[in-house]
Amino acid sequence: MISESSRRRISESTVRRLSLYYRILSVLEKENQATVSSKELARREKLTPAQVRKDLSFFGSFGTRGLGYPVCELKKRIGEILGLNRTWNIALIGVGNIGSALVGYKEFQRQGFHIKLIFDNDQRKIGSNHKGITVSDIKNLGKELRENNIEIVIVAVPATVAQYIVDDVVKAGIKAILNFAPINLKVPEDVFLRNENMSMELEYLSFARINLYNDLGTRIRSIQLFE
Amino acid sequence: MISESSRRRISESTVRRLSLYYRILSVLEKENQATVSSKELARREKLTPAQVRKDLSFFGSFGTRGLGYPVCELKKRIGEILGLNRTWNIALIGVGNIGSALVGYKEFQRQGFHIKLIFDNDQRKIGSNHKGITVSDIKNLGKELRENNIEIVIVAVPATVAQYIVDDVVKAGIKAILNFAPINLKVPEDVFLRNENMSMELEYLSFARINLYNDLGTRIRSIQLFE
DNA sequence: GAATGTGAAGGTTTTCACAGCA
DNA sequence: TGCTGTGAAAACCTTCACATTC
Repeated sequence: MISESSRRRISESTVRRLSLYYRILSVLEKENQATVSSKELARREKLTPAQVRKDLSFFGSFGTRGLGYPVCELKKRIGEILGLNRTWNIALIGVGNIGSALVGYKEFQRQGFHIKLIFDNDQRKIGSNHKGITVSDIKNLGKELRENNIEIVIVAVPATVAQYIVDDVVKAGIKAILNFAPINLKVPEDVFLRNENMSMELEYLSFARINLYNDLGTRIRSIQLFE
Repeated sequence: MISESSRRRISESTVRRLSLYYRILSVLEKENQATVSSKELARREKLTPAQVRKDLSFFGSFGTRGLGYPVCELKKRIGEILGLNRTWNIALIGVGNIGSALVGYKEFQRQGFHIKLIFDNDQRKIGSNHKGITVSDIKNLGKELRENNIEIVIVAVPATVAQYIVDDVVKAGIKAILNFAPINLKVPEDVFLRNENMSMELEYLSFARINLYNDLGTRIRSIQLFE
């Protein structure tokens, strides 16, 4: 699936930028723009045109010299690379503050991330309905994950129990986990774990305000790198 | 405030890792551990000991050779560097799914990020109460931000209106914004803008599952870098 | 003319390796 | 002995610059 350019290592930053390109391309597609240049993509993301071209070149030659990239086709290709051209069955564990927000997060659905199961351990929540999904008892985790072909699990439980939950998730054979608990989880080598640390960006802003505000000369490069 | 090591440029990754160290140190402090080695910190974060030492060395010499770093003191110093040794007055705009989740997010409070004001444009929400805070009308944004000494604004509104909101926020003199809307916002040079893109991590997992699952040889370096 | 695709150059970040200190 | 602090080396990522193609 990495294709053409014969197994070059793709850096994490490149993948993250693909997400950004995909979002822009979705907008351009809606605006019925047929093509887009690396220059234009770069302008919108505050990157350099060379960066955009290099990123895309890892996956093949999608553009036309003199013209640019075909919007729809490029969007489709990046979608394939990122796995957004399909539906992912997702289970959410924990319907507290954050969990409930995620159930209703439209961006997930739009990208094919389909929350199919919800779990909690609170008897008051089990059996209740969230956006059409009935909350299951965490006790049945393994069984339900397998029966529903869940491929990705989102963990939104308190930090104190996150490790136990993740252990069970791993036991059920899940290989991709997105964790919202502010804690470092241990998983086996072959499980992909990503963490969404919502404090981190605030901490960065706080750092920036203190250290960089009246001192733009040493303003950290790429403070906006991923936006 | 950058101090000692005479104005070396601090990279974004270093700052992000400081957040991680801070979290670990908080745990160690609670466990009454007096010192910690770079090796131990590295093990917990899946980094190298050299990386940890280099990161810390940018800000001074906190450790003792042969012994390691004093947990409490190091935590305090990193807290100072990140600006967590104080309270930040924060305003939240938008109490939809995500906004409501953020109001109750304990991690923010624990780190001194104090949500003091909440705004919305929905008449049904204005005047209602969220965790003890009354939702204000977005019309009074500028005035209220100034009167309450707000320093950081969190934007959690639909993508379609995010740019207008941010324009008003900037007009009110705010210099630090955290954006949850899945869209690229324009702000002046001197305003710090960070984006929390919750789909991005899921997209990364999706990418990883497709491209790296049966192919660990080319597994992307540092897939766990920030967690 | 306009814009891609890409080796090579340049810059940044990470890791190594070891001197120096408790 | 154990572990920090740090120049130097290695690895990695970004930008340059230009041949190439439409």
